[in-house]
Amino acid sequence: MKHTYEYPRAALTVDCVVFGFDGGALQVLLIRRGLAPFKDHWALPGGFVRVEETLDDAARRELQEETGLKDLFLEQLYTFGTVNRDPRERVVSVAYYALTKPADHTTAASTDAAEARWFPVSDIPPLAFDHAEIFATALTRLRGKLTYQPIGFELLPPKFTLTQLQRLYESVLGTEIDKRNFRKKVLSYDLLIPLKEQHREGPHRPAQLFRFDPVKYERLKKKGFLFEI
Amino acid sequence: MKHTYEYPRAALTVDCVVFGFDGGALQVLLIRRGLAPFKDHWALPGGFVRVEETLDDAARRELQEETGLKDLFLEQLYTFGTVNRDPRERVVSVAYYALTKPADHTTAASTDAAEARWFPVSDIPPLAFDHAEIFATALTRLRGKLTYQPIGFELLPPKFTLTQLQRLYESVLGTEIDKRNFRKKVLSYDLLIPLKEQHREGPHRPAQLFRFDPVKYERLKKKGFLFEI
DNA sequence: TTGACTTCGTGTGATAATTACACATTACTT
DNA sequence: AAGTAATGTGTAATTATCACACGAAGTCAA
Repeated sequence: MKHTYEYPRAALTVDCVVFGFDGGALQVLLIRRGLAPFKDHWALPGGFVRVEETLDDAARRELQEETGLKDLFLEQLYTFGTVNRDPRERVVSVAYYALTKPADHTTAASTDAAEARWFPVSDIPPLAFDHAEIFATALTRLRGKLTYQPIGFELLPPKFTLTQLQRLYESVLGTEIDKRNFRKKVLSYDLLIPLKEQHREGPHRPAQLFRFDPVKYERLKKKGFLFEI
Repeated sequence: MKHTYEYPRAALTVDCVVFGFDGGALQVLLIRRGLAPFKDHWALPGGFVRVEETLDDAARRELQEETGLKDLFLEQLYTFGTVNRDPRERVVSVAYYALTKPADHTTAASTDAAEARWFPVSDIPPLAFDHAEIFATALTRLRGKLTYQPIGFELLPPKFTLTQLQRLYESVLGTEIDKRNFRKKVLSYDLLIPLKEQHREGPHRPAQLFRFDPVKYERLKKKGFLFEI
């Protein structure tokens, strides 16, 4: 069935920059393209927006189809619309970035068709289309957001230690942070709830586990509160 | 001439939230629609993206066509893609926000077809489509950006007094700021160049005129500097 | 010319936030 | 029991923020 319009129209796609954190380095999820153009190149997961679905829905659907991931933090990033970004025809892409918790990482590997793989953000392969630019934009956004919004918790398991949280900030921002000052600051907001459990690992003192209190944060956010690190 | 595709496609538009500052209150530029749907309603300037122009180009072109404004600060805001935001068919809109200097305001009035008018942001009429949501998003973005980037200068004439600058911040952010602390802070960055001229107006002491140094700011920005108020 | 009026331009002390920095604690291992 | 490795904690120095008042410079009118 054909669809005809008075004027030519751009095709509309979504592309997703999916970040993960393995405890050591920030990672990004890429898929290997099975079709031309850029066949066998690595690319961001994404695809065409259907005419009866919202942009957010399209991003979530494509993510699930291509990587198996669902129910993750997803936020619109920027819309890329240079004229020749796709060699076939005019394609405008609404880019998203997403954050995954470690439990989801294995799910992402066990996907259907296309090969999907995590790459450390400091060492990614050449990407198809203008995906390198989209990725760079996403990384800049993530770094910016992390300093004033508590989105880091979307990259950690629900129960985490303060050391894990600090490593995350250090990895993403590329800085070293003083342990005592970091703890003083994040605990001062009273948004981390200490659990009865501890994290045992290796021949040393176990660490206190915490969880983030999103309800309390939403209340504070309405009053203009910023989660600054 | 007709254009035919395998799958149905959304139409792609741009919409612009144009801000201005008249010395007293923050203003937004609206146009009155001449055609259905929402005939005679106020709306954001905007229109369809042509298949051979970038999104930024489309936004600038539509702004000039509908309001006569050109060469202004323009930045992508967000892409609005709910399914029924336009009653005719699926339309996805890439929204922009723009900042104008007072000298441009008259130009905006002397436009061609549609009526264009400035409204104080605190008192805007009902808007067509989901333009109220787009406007609200733009205002939130402007307020956020103003506190850490020197975009306020895009709303002032090239030569301005510190009092004008302070009034701008107070109007946009809706707060009162202490004069001495404000001056201390903005001058501490050493990005405002005092001119040999003074601003004379009314029966009182004239005020020192300044201009913003964008070159020096760009240098600092590269090193991670934030213009915080 | 003098006094009234209006906005411009400036400094200091009190309080709060940030930074730099070191060692005892607690578990596991051998 | 001794060794190892990461956890958890406090204080002093520095820096930034906040609150606050008055003389200076111009116009205008009596």
